[in-house]
Parts: sequence; structure tokens; C-alpha cells
Amino acid sequence: MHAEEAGAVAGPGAVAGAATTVSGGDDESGPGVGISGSATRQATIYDVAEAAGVSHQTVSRFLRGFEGIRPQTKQRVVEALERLNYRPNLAARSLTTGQSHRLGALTHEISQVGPSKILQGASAAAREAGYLLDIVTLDVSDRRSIDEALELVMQHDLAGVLALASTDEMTEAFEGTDFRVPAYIAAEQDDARGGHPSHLTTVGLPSLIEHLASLGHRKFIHIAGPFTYSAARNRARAYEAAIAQQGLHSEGIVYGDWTASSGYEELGRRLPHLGATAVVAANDQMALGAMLALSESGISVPDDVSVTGIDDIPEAAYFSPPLTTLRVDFAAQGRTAVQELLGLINRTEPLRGPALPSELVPRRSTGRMRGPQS
Amino acid sequence: MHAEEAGAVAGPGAVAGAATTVSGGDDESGPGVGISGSATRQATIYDVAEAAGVSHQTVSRFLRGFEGIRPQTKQRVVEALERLNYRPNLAARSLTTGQSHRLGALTHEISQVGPSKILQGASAAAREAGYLLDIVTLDVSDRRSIDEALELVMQHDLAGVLALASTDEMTEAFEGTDFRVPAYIAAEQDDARGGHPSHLTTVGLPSLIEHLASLGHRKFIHIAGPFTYSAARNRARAYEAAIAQQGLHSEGIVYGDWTASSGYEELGRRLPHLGATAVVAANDQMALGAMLALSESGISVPDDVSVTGIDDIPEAAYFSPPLTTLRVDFAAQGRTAVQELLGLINRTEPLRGPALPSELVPRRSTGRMRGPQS
DNA sequence: CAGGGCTATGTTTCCGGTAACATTTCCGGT
DNA sequence: ACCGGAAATGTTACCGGAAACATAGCCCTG
Repeated sequence: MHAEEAGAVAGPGAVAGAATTVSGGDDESGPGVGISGSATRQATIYDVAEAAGVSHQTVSRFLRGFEGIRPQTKQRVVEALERLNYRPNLAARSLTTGQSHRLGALTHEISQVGPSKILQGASAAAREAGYLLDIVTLDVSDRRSIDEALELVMQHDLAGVLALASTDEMTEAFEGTDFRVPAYIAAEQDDARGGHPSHLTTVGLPSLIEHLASLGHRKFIHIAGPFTYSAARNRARAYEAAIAQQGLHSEGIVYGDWTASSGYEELGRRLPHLGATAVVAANDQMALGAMLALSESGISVPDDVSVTGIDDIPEAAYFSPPLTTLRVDFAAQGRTAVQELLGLINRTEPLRGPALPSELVPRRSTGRMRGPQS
Repeated sequence: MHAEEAGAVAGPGAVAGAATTVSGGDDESGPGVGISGSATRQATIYDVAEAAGVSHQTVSRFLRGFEGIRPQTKQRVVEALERLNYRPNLAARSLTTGQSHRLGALTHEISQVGPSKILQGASAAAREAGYLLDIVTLDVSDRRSIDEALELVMQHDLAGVLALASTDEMTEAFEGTDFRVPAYIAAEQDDARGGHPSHLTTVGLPSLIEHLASLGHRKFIHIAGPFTYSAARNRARAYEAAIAQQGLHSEGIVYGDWTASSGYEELGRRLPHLGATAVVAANDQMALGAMLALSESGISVPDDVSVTGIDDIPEAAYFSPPLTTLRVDFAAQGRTAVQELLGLINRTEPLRGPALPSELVPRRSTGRMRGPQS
């Protein structure tokens, strides 16, 4: 619960040398390398049954939580289970039941804050439900890589697949795929195509714009993400809507690729004829790049121009200046997606939480407009 | 291969609304929710055998790449395979062979750049070898969470476990665990405990210090990570060794927790009596925090004080000023770890690449010393 | 042209669970 | 004490592959 924000933040976690565990190591093969094999064969329900003096079926029943077992019998089974340190063999179970208690997650990136947080939330939600999440990354731009990944996923009999589609290509690829198992294609709802716009769109971005407007800004520019990302489209659309609604003026939209580099380049290109006093970037990284471009041109943030991001990555609070941004709860998105998927699998209504709130986090990269800007 | 650095960098990848795939949807349950079930039962080798007019064993043999099959027979099998769109049931296979072609990866965080890149590399390497990587995150500080995760992992019969231990607690927990399968505990080699120090320690950090020394710096301070992290210890030790070796002077070490916040706080605390002109942070985030603390105190980076990080996270190049740092190849670390694990599993010598190079990336946060610093 | 040794293919069994069906045990009522 | 029926437990079959073992077909040799 509280672990996410706790002090246990990862460091570089570098992996270089290695120790090797030995847990039944009776065998030497490589130099200095221990092999950990199971010392004794894993106990099966048959072993347990014999030890308890009952039939294997009784054990099976107990394991599945069947009620009608005499306390005395149950007692014996429990003891045998304990004594033999029984662990179910999920492969065998899934072979008969056809259910596997594992979910596949397809995503294109796990190094970025957004996707990785989503996965973290998804993974946690899955585990709470007794599932394991197999994360498969694929190269969006390479159709073959996508197919390979899908192939892989379909073989490892999964209870369901969570297809995290960020781009149109991915959505398309996923939608054209027969996963043969329940599949939930989680894409940011394309606000233009009906459905409920996200909280970010309806509340978050408008409040961000409002914040800037209240500081005196009237002329804006937006640094969008690639438009193949529905998230980028939504944000851009929400930006325009908010601008229009509040009677402000947009000096235009430039397109980056989510990276700080693109924010730097694209905004830099616009600098000579920059009429705006507020830069609204579609994510924090591009905002960072934009701020550098501005400061290198002798334009002060926030004295001359205000800059905002979206996401609130952990570093954003320590940019120079600290970045005003919208906090997005990615982990919750991951959880939600998993719950939807589990709903599909169990054919029950998933428990749907409230729309995910996005919250304005004002910091020092936005300030009252001043000076004789055009 | 080239995908890692390609333009396909993840954006926020937000997941909010959802589309649902329907691939055999003959059934309606929830409102607007399609269920994708397999239309027809998956073909088995028995089906294929019948279709090809051979025994199931022949099919099985073919699938495993057995040589002695007459071309004509093989032909028939191939056709039947094709026609029935056969996909092996890995659960059944692993039940008999006891091998599962899935690896478990235990880690404590996937949102940070380091760990996530490591996982990405590991995942890719695993997939190339025909394995799927199950990523299980656990809360390091919670012993019960660790146990639960281990329990989960041990049930889902895995071919091996990659235990990514960054902290001593984790190393300890992992070493005290009987995974029953080959397990490779990947911790950054503790340089103090023998073994080959990493490239970062032997070449990277010394060259970083040298870079600073060449700019005239003589007095240093180090912002270390938590000392329960072997990576933090190694970096601190390497820092001290390099300082000593080059006849420089360390004004001390302060301890952060890898976050920008800690860099800000800890360096801020030292500011009043800061004798150093160069700050060497153990990662880029802490360097970022430190730079903010400095600039808020009117100390210019790099004019008054130089700051360096380690890792070279993507944003580092766009900090204000852009951060001089050491680039670390995390993905390669993940690959290596997987290869070691596969070596254990197959009882063969893993193919070991060269030590992972770390490279100095000089940027504008370091500069020639000047002014009347004490 | 029969017999020996391969080679190609088929049959049976097993892996560790679950499901369906069969049987025994227990219990209350008369 | 006996009986019926539900409750508790046991038996058998099956999931989809792979391994062990069995057998049929082939070529070559003497």
C-alpha cells in the first residue's frame, strides 16, 4: 500500500558480478558455479495421500477447499501436507483445468516511467488475485517482433492477455490478433471516439490551463507527443478544448516524441518567433527539454515563460526550476486494466473504481506573467 | 538490436478507457464487454496425428526435431500441422519434461531506470533463448511480501529464477531461500569481497574523477546511495580509491537514498560548510537534487561547483545544466544475468561477454574550477 | 533368399493434477 | 436392529504431451 512512495526507491540496482545460490548443490560443474537442483523430488498429492492414509482425491478436494471432509480426515491431510512440504504443480493443474493463473502483458517499453508504473500496478493487482504477470516487451515498429511475441504468448497457456496499446499500430496489431484467450486491449480511451473522457482530459488539463491563465498567461503553445499515441491525441485535444473554453489563444502545437531531446529541439525551433508565454508539454521529459532550450536562449523560466509538464515523474520536483505538472496515477491504471481483464476471464463484472484523478502540482516553473512579451 | 535507442521511446502510455477484443465472441455478458473465447478447441498432437495418418508419437518426434523421419512422412505431418494450426500446449509439455521454458525474475522495483533497463535486457535475452520472463516485484522492506512472492514463484514451475538483489536484505532473503530450481542471484559484485571489480569501479569512476581533477578540482564530496546497496558501497569505495590514488582530497561522504529528494536534502545540509568544489553523486537523480540545492543557494554549476552523476538516465542530458555522468549499460547487465542463469539451467558454461564498460559522458555540469573557493 | 541389424513408426505408460462416477460410511427414524 | 439416503471417501479416466519400449519395414550379406 504505502510501499510505492516509501523510501525503498530503487537505486541503480546494478548487476555485475554474481553470487550463485546453492540449495541442493551436490554437484559441481562449472568453476565456482553451484547448481541448485531439488534435493528430493517434489511431493505430489499421491505422496501426500499415502502419507495421510487417504486417497489422492481427498487431498485434491481439500486443496480446492471442498467442504465435506471430516475434521479428523482433514487433520491428517493437513499434517501430511505440512510434513512433506507439498507444493502444487501448477502445470499439471492447468493441464486439466485449462486455466493457468497467469496473465500475459504486452507492452512496448518498460523503461519509461508511465509504462513501468502501469506494469507495476498491474503486476501487483494480478498477484493479489493469485495470478502471475508475464511481461512481454515488443518492438512496436517491427511487425515481426510483434508476431513473435504474440506467438510466444499464445503458447504459454495464459488465462488472459493484457495488451497495453499505446500507439495506433499496437492497437491495430492487437485488434487483428486472435489471442484465443480473453484479451483486454487497454488503450487510452480515444476521447474523440466516444466514451467517457479521462479525468486528465476533463479536469486535469483544464485546471492546468486555468492555473496558467490565473497567472496572466494568454498565449500558449503545446508540445505534443507523437499523434500515433492516443494519449498524445487526447492531451492535445484537451489542450485545445481548454484553451478555447477559457477564451485563450494557442500559438500552435509542435510535435515531439516524448523525449527530452525532442522537447529541446522542437521548442528550440520555435524560439525565434515564439509568441507564447506559456508552454504546455504533453509530458515532463519534453517540458524538461523545453526549459533547457529556453534557458540557453536567455529566456527565464518562469519569469519570461512558464512551462508545464504532465505525469509528475519523480525527478520533476527537482528540475531547475521545479516543474509544474499534472500528477497521473499510472499504477492505478495498471490495476484497473488487470481488473477488467479478470472480469473478462471470470465472466463477472469487474470492480470498477472511480475515474482516475489527475492532480495539478504547482511548482516554480510557472509564474505570473511579466515583462513586455509581444 | 537498434530498437533500444530508436525513436520509439515510450510516452506516458496511459491506460484509461478500454477497448475489448472479440475473437470468438458468441456470448454477451457485461454491458459492452465482449468475451473472446477460443472458437474451436485447440488442436493436439493426436488431432494432428490423425489428420496426417500417423501416430501421435511421430508428430511429437517431428516437433522435437528428431531426424529420422522419412521425408514423405514429414511432409504429411507438416501439412497437418499447418492445416490444423497446431500450437503446442506448453503446460502438458512441461508436465512431462519437468522443464518449463519460463524464468522468474525477482526484483524490487521496475519504475527506476536501472532496474527496468536491466529487466528489459533480461527479458530480451530470455526471449531469444525461447524463454518467457516472469517479473515479480516484491517489497524489499516487507519480509512477508518477499515470502509470498517466493511462494508464488516456486509454484509456477519455472526453469530457473533470476534473483535481482540490489540490497543486502534481498541478497540475504534470496540466499536463505530454497528455490528448488536453478537460481542465479545477481547482485552487484561486492568489490570488497574479492572477485573482479566492475568496469565502473575500475575504469569509469577513476576516469570521472580524473576528468574533474583535470579541470582543477581538488576537493570533493560524494553523495552515496544507501549502504545496504552493494552498488552504493562499490561506488563509494571506488570514489575513495580514485580520490586517494590521484592524490586528491575528499571532504566527506553524505548518504542519500537514490532519490533526487535525498540529493537535495543531504547536499543542502552540507552547504553552509561546503569545502568541496566537486560533487560526485552516486546516481543522476541525486546529482539533480544536489544541483537544485546549489542553485537555490546562489552557487553556480559549474562555475562555482561541478556536479557529476552516474547512470546517464535519458533526462540527464537535459538537466540545467546538462549533467556530466557515467553511462552504464544496464540492459547488458540483464542479458548477462540471464545468460548466467541459462548456463546453470543447462549445465553449460554461459557465454560470458566482456566486462561491461562504463563510459564517461562529459557535459556542462562540470567545468574548470575558478574563483576564490576555500 | 533367409537372417541380421538398422531405421522408421506404433503402443503403452507416465507426469500430477481434476472430473466423473462408484462405493463405503454414517446417521436418524421406525 | 434394519434401512434409506446423504455424506464422506475411493476408483477410474482424462488432459496433452514425452519417454520407454515394441514392432514393422528395409537393405545388405552370405
